[in-house]
Amino acid sequence: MPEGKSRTRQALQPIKRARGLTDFLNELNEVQRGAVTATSGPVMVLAGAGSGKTRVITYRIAYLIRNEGVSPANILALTFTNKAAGEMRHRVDSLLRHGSAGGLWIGTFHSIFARLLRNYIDLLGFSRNFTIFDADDSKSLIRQSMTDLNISHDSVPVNTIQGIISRAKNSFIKPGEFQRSAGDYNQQKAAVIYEHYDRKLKENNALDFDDLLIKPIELFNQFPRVLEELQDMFHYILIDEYQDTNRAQYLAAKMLGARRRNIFVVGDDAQSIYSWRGADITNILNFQDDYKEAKTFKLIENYRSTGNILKAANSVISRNVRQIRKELVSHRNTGEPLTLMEAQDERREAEKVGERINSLRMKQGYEYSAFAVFYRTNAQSRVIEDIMRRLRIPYRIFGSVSFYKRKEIKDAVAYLRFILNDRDTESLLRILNFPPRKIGDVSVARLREFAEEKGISLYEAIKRAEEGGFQQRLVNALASFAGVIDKLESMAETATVYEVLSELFTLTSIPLLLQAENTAESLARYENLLELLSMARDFSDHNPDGSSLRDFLENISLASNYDEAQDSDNYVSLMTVHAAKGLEFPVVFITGLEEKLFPLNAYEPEQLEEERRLFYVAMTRAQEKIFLSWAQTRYQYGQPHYCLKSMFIGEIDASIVQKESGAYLSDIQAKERQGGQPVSRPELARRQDLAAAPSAPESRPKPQAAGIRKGTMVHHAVFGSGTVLDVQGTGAKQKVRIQFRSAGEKTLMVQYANLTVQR
DNA sequence: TAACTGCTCTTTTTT
DNA sequence: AGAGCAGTTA
Repeated sequence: MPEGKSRTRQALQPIKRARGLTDFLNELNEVQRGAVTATSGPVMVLAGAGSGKTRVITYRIAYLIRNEGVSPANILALTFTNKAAGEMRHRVDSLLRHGSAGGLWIGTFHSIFARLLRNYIDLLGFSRNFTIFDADDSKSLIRQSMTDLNISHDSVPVNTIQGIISRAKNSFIKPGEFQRSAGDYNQQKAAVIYEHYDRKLKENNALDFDDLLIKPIELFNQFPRVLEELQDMFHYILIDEYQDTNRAQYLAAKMLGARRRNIFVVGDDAQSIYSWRGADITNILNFQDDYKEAKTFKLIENYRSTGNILKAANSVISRNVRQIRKELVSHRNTGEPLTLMEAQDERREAEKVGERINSLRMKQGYEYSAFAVFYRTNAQSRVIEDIMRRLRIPYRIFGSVSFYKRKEIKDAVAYLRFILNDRDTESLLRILNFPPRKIGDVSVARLREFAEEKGISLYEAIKRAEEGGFQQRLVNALASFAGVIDKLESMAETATVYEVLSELFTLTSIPLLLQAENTAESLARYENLLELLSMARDFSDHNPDGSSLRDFLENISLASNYDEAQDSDNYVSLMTVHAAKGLEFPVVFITGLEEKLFPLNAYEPEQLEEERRLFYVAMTRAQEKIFLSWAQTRYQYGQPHYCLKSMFIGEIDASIVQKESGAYLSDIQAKERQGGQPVSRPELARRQDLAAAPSAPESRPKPQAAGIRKGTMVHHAVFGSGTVLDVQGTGAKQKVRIQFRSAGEKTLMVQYANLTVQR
């Protein structure tokens, strides 16, 4: 690229620069540097966990701007989270002189595409003030559609329908087409609902999350001029977490980059954990087929974790068939072995985690913030939370209910949305009788009929309620509501978001009502509204211009609960493994390592591979220590369940896993192989470890019949002690009939019962 | 209109 | 066990 231009640029740089040109590249290893400087043509970077992925993207952007003289406005960088986008922008900014990154297009797929759509969406028959429906909004519209169509909510679950519609949208199947191809009952129902739902969206002048991704493609197909315009704008496209792109994201990026083919993707197939949301791992696996001339860089130097942690992670992930082979290499010392903790139930498991946290703090001086506790499902957090509280360990749960999903916030936001887009019936229905104005369901239904008859919008019908011959009391209530809205609408044209929101609170008295209720809960809600108000003030201070309400709302719609900046407080982090992606902690606890929990119900080999990648993600978050834990019994859906140790434990190189006793799994295995000695109870427990620790990748944990035969005294975690009456069958299906001392006679599957032999 | 009750369902959820 | 929802009752 233009040498001269870059020289000119440099000449213009002030003499005192934070870093010189050479320093800048010297901060990278050789492969990273290659990836940063290969600026023309398609490039794929396979970035293993902790290998400096963000560094490569940000340096590349800085390099393009600083060394190749590319204008920031010609660079498009797409991420999946606001947090990643924010961090990227921040880092680019500090690599360049502050402020010179202005004009860069950095953002999530959704926010960037929303921004583009604001400019062109009228071509598709929406207006620019469209509302963005989040997953909840769209679910409620689907529910509404089902009611309209007289489809009972329990014959087909809303969640299922939402999933089917989302998948159809992301495969670019239109409602009509989908109706023709619909197979089973659910699909047929979904097809009808889909058609209705999509029409409703348009009536509401609203787009759902899927639309934000697929509408641009529709736009590009129907209006090639638009595409060309954008292709001329984005000379360089960079995509983070490429393994998580779905079909629409893949296609949109491909179209945008088609002219110049300067497409740069970074990702790690081993960390693809969102296939259930439509992410398509083949996008990254086939990048080379899509772009034959692509250069590939593999970043495998890991700066985060100890050698043992990587050894463990490598040995696990190597069992996946569908992957691009790579082994992470540690730049740290070997470190300590991993620790396997076994508990009798989930409470005890949580206690062990808590106790371990305390002892590591005392003995090794770790801060609370050094610890993270991961679990596979949110339901597991409750017990852990209880125990942390009891042990007085400060903690924070990530990914609990998002601020913006709280009822009071959604209500206030619904007003703002409606003020901006008075076709947004979803929001209207939310606020029409909130705060209570004696406008009940029956009245709403009549109003909708009235609107239908006249062929007008619901809000129009409200304003013209007098013509409908409704009760005077209702007409008055509606008029006062419309008065509030009109006032705010006209105010919104000139006033700031903050002013509009304050006025809204004054006119509707929502905060006052909550305050008056004076319960702990209502006061918390009151606080939340004040928080929203101060956010609005903050926003207004930074965006004094006219379109600020729209931008404010867009930020809210596209915000998530994982975006919250980590404050500096000292606490233990609790989160699902999914939420942990991209983070790192000195000490990591991976809990609930049991069959059917982690891996969670993996029926297909592909699903098992994804679970394994998830486990891989969990392990590679750790810098220094990993604790793996499982419980022999666990309450699930209110029922006690016997658990079997996760197969993943056995997939880790046994020579680097220690039990709490200090014994290495590999030693236990070796001793087992010699055999012969009388079996003690702890020894038997060890043998069970062995049974679940296959040496070959393909083998599954199976028969645990070791030492169990007729007459054996056994112990069961829940039923207590008993005598084996009978053993039926072999292998995975082996059952035993046991006479328990206090629990009576039971027949149990050996593989699930987790029996220990008593002497 | 709102409070109550019984029924169903339950993974993960970057936007 | 707990949430969310639909239908029922005060």
